[in-house]
Amino acid sequence: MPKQTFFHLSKDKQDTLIEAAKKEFSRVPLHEASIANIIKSAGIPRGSFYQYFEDKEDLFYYLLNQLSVKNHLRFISVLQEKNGDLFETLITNFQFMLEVHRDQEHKNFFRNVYLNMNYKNEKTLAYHVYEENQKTQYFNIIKLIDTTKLNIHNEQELHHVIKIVMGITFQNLVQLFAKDYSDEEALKNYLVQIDLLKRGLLKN
Amino acid sequence: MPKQTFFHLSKDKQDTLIEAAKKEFSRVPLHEASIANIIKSAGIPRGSFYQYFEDKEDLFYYLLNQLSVKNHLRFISVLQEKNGDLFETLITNFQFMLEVHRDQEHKNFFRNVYLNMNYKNEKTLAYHVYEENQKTQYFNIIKLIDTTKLNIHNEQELHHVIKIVMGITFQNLVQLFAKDYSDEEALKNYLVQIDLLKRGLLKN
DNA sequence: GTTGACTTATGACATGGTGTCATCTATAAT
DNA sequence: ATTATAGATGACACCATGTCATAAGTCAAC
Repeated sequence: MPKQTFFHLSKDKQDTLIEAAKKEFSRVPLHEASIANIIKSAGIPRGSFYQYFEDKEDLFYYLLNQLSVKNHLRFISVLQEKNGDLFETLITNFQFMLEVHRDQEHKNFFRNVYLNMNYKNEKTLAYHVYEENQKTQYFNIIKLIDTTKLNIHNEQELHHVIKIVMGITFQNLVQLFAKDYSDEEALKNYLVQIDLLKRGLLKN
Repeated sequence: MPKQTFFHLSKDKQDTLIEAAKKEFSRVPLHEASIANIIKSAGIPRGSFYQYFEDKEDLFYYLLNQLSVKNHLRFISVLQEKNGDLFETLITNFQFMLEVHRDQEHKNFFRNVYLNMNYKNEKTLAYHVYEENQKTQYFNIIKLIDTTKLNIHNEQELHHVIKIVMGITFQNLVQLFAKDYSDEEALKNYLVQIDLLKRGLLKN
């Protein structure tokens, strides 16, 4: 998290900094991004940067977290609309993500995130969904899921189901960027995989 | 790939370098690793390093590829033993991986790989070979799978099935390191997820 | 309105990392 | 012996990070 000093800044200055960061992290992935570029773009001296943030990662994950909170809220709202149908929600959400990427800078930012999707990134993106440390958030979601349609026997298995579908969703987003799929191709692949998950991989 | 000059070195000197690299990449993940440490440990001057490799990444992916070739061969051999049963093969292979990690340096190396499992890492691990050979190797595996037990209608779907199970397998290996699971816990989780995949997530 | 305590701003700098290049050395070929 | 070709070497230019001494601002209390 940014240091307190950052939050004492005017909303304006905060936004300028966040914008500068987003610009740099859209240009190149985290490990190639340079603080020099961010401060030049934001027009602040180097020392100030370290008044506000621990380091580059601190700023990056603050930004990534902010963006995924939006996703999380949308996910919950779609889940409610769809009356707890997990699969419908996933698909609608996937389509939303494709739409959001119409903005080029946004798209480049997420390309850099997904093509360097390590554990910490995934955790930040999915934190509000299945990380157990945030019990309340987690229960907010599972309470909404209509489990009567799911082929599970206990809450433990529901947890695994969520891990599986989130994993496959991330994987498809990575493929979207890695293979440079069109929205249609990406959605088609996702639908096939979700369908396979629903009906099972084993012939019965 | 390393430059030709590297392959002109004596097997001994090659091994010394590879060992030094493995040591450094076991200590810290790729982006924190320093060439200075590798050359100090291998006892070669800085200039020589750049005679042999393009850069740090070049060496890292050469090493990672070497290690995953072993995995790949084992996977194929298990698949044959199990008469093409994909799920049995996955589970046996998962157990093998847990065993391999008994060696501490090996384990640390793979911890650093899996906790920073980006697209390029996964691609290197999953295909075990450089670009040119991918297709051949891939068909080698496909041919061995007994598809009569799988709930699929065409080769396209088989392709998706493989993506799904590989994705879930990687995800479980990441969790193993991230959550510091015991071998038993990790295996238990993996078995539950594979079982869910087999029988399908939707109640029928 | 002066003092003092605390917070914030600033940029020069120490440190450490990367990749290059001019130069030296070894080996092979004629 | 001479020349060409490949390999070895470490000093160096360049760039990035994080720190720190110092300056500047804020605010409450007297």
